[in-house]
Formats: sequence, structure tokens, C-alpha cells
Amino acid sequence: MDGIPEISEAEHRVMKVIWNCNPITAMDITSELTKTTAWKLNTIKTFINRLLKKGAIGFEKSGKEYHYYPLIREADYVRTESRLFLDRIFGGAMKPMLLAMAENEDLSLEDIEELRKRILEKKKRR
Amino acid sequence: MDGIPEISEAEHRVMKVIWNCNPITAMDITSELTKTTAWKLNTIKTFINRLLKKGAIGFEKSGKEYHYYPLIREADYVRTESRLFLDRIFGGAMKPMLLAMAENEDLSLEDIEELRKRILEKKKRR
DNA sequence: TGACAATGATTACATTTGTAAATAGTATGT
DNA sequence: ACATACTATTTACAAATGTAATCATTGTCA
Repeated sequence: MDGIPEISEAEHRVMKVIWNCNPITAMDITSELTKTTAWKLNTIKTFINRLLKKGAIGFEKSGKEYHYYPLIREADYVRTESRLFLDRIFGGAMKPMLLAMAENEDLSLEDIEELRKRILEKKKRR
Repeated sequence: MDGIPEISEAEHRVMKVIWNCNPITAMDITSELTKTTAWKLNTIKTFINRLLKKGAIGFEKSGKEYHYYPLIREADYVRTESRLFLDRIFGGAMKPMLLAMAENEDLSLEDIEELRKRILEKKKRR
């Protein structure tokens, strides 16, 4: 039910732009990315092509421009990556991860409260 | 204050064995790893050598055997990797990460309670 | 002391990734 | 219809990674 392809770091930066706003042209992707990276147009084209080949995005052409759009949902990608991270670093156990995060990152009691509510809701939904 | 070198996925598997028990010989690392992977001895030797070159581990020889030990602490590695993950996937924001995790993984109210306590303790410590 | 067996070091090779230049295809104005 | 100016596709290349075979060193037993 998954089938999320391997997406490299740089490719992921491109995906984020496409998820954020689509369909979108290569030019617009580039404008967005050059705000935060030093990548050349051609470099970004390479990433776009690799994403196409991997089946992560698709396009429809109108005139001479291609308009790209995602074929996988960000939520699915995030879920897959989170699970991989959890498995790799914490042996798949949620609790040690949370405790480590609590130790190293800033977390307020309000954040915790929100988390609790969300879990209650989730339980109710089922 | 960090200086954690880049450690690849496979190398990390080796690191975990060394963190878990050290000093340790290449043979013992291999016995451990062949339980869960199909890696050949030589493959594992390669990873050990790359870790040596990267300064992630050191060794002391006794007789013909080398005994390897870590030069970086697992806690530091975990912190670095967690931060990278958080930045890459969630733009550095802890809360969205927690909410996504709460949605996708099993988290009990008891876990949350423990988390809350830990945060209180941390606040007190400072 | 000299050969063997074990262990570490070096070399090898395909794939992925970051980075980009060169080349090819095409809609549009003249 | 044709050249032009874009835009997309192909090709390039070095570094990192996964995977391992081969070469070199050295302690040990005969």
C-alpha cells in the first residue's frame, strides 16, 4: 500500500516545493529553490528528471511548458521516512525517541497537552 | 562542540554493535552482524576501516587481534541525527513532528505522562 | 626458523547522489 | 516556412556507498 520510491536529500527539497504549490513549472521551482540554495537551473532539471523516473512526480504539458505535480502524497512520504528514522536510530521504539527529543529539543507543557488531546481524539475515532 | 562525522547506514549498523559492547574484535562484530544481515566478513572489515578513517572508532592491538572501541558517543550521534531528521522532514519544528508521530504510531497516555514528567524535571534542573 | 593460518589493508566495481554542461526538441513571431 | 529562444533530455564526472575479492602482514605451531 506504500511504494514510496527512494528520494534523495536534494530531490526531497524539490518535492517540498512541488507539494507546496502545484502544478508548477521548472522555472517556478527554480525561482523558489534559488532562494535557499545555489543550485543552477540545470541541476534542478536533473533532480526533476530523476523524480520523474522514480515515479514521484508527473507532468502535463501545455504549450512549451511542463507543469509538474506530485504522484506521492507528502503525508505518505513523511510517514515512511519517520518510520525509517525511528527504526534506524531508535530500533523502532517510540518512547526512547520521545524521551531523547524531550531532552534535546524545546518542548512546552502546552505542546504535551495538545499531543494528549490528539491521542484521545484518535482513540475516539476508532 | 560536535564534529560527528558522516556515517552511512551500513556503517551505523557496525557502530551500534561497537557501542553495545566494547572493546570488541572484528570477528565478534561480524558474529553479531551476521545474525541480522547477509554481509560477508570482508564487507564488514570495509565498514570498520571506513569508520576508522572517519575517526568514529579507534583500536588497540593485543597480539594479532585488534580491539575496536567508539570515539564518538551514541548519545551525540543520536542527537545529531535527530536534529537532521527534524530539520529535513519537519522544517525543524518539533510540534508537527509529534503530531504526525501521534497520528501514525502507537502512543499511550502513559507515554505522554512520562514525557510530561521528564520535561518538568528538565525545567527544574536549569 | 619457516610455512600456515588468521587478520588487517588495499584495490575493485557497480550504483546513487550532487553538480552541471552539452545537445535536442518545439512553440512562436516574422 | 524558418530561425530563434526556450525548455527538456542526454551525457558527464567526482564522491560516497554497498558489496566484496585479493594482497600483505604477522603471530604461532611444527
